[in-house]
Amino acid sequence: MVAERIKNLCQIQYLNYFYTLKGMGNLAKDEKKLVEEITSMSEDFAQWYTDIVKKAKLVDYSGVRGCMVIQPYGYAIWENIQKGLDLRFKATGHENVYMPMFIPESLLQREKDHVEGFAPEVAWVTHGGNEKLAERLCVRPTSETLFCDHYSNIIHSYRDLPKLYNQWCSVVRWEKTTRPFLRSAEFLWQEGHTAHATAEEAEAETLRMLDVYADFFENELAIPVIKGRKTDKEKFAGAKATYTIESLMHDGKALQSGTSHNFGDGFAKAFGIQYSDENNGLSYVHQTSWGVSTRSIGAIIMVHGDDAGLKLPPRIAPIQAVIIPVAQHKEGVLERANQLCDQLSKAFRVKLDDSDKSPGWKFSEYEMKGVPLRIEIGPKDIEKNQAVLVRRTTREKFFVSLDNIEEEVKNHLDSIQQEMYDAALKNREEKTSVATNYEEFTNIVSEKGGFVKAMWCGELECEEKIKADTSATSRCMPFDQTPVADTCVCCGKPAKKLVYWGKAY
RNA sequence: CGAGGCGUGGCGCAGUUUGGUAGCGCACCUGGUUUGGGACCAGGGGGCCGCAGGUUCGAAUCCUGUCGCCUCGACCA
Repeated sequence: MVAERIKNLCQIQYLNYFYTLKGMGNLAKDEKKLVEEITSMSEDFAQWYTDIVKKAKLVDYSGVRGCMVIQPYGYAIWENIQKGLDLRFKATGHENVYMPMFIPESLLQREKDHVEGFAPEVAWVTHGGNEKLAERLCVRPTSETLFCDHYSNIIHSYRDLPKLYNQWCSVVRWEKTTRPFLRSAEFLWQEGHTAHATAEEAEAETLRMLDVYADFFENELAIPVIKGRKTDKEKFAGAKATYTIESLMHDGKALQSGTSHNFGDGFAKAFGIQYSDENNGLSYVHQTSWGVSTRSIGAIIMVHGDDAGLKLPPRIAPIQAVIIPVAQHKEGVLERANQLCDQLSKAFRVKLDDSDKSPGWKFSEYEMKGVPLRIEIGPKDIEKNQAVLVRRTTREKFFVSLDNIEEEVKNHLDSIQQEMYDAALKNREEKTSVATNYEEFTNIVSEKGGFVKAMWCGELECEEKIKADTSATSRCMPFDQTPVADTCVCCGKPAKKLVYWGKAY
């Protein structure tokens, strides 16, 4: 069928005397169109985000409040994120499991802080068919209670430890306001849940998984992150300590991109997860949990995107290179393009677009979809045994020989990945400030935005005052605690911690 | 969830104030001409006016509820 189509296209051949003239004459108009398609970032960041999500066909809105349809292109990104993370989980000894999506109310209420944290935003199932349930079931907002219940059944001896489980699933939280990927009523994620013999092991696991997340975000998603610990105010409901990776979006707002919690033995005591140790004594396990969600797709959009649309890091892009044949009706063009596609498909995720849209249309379309590398091939190229590579990041053109195109594509994809990370890091650094007094602090938050590094006395009152005055929150206490002053930026008392502050999604 | 704005073919909009049976541009389909940055000509198809009630002889238009989007706040991965 493909061969037949190519044959038909090749029968139609025309001479175009206005080739050059037409191309040049249309330039001004076309460039205007390019800008008009998507709302510009600087004009309206929120609208820009919505435009991209819709126009790149990542999601569609659904009939259910706060819930989104993840379309094939968006889901393909998620699948690549899953692959990258799952590989790392397996490499660190974790196994995948699946828990029920319903939690009996009595189970949810077993741990006090946990239920207080989540109860306001859970969805309840009250009926089965027409019959009212004896005990209502909540749709999981997170699965700690289910894992704990299960662990209490299967952990008896120190020989059963550690348990290193992970689950890929969706969870439901009845959020007040929702936005695709950033906050939806139902979202996809993975949640790791582990049980360990000692507090030290649990702490090591918590930090190890934070490192796994940081490595994944920086090396695969090309998003630089700040690793640190959450303040008590911001930590997970029921956790002893919450660690986080925080990233900075293009508009200067922070995004909590992944969290890793150390539960100590709090859940174990609430759920009775005990084991016999080497000395036949009875001990409680120490637990962790950690998660990354489809929110990471929102981070990719807002860290890398520009006014032309999405910009995907090569390592997770569903299409790494798109081949666009030029003058595809001409003898041999499609054959050569197909041949090139077959050749490159062995090493890369490649798409050949042989639809009858004009090349210019395709250029813009795949830029909008964030494809890192475009490969143009037309009659002139075939004559010279070359192809044109165009980088999504810079739009720079490279004429490369078809003889070593695989190597060229590989080199470009690698350097685009690096270039995107460097650009994101540069942006974050430009939007990171230091404040040593309160006036300076409030001015930076309201005018410049971004991360503000400032000292903190450790008191909840100051955290709350800062939030009330500026709407900025403590994002994390970074592992790098090099102080920037001696006194709390808010109250002036002696400082205990360096904190990254910022407005957050 | 509180305050404000918005919802009309796939997308962007006009029409709503003053009720009279829906229109424009782009997209789409067919044919032809084109093709190196969002092509052109001709013809054609497509609308429960977000959804559900109500008022009325008659509702895109007035009323009530609901769903969704945007902004600010509160809440949060």
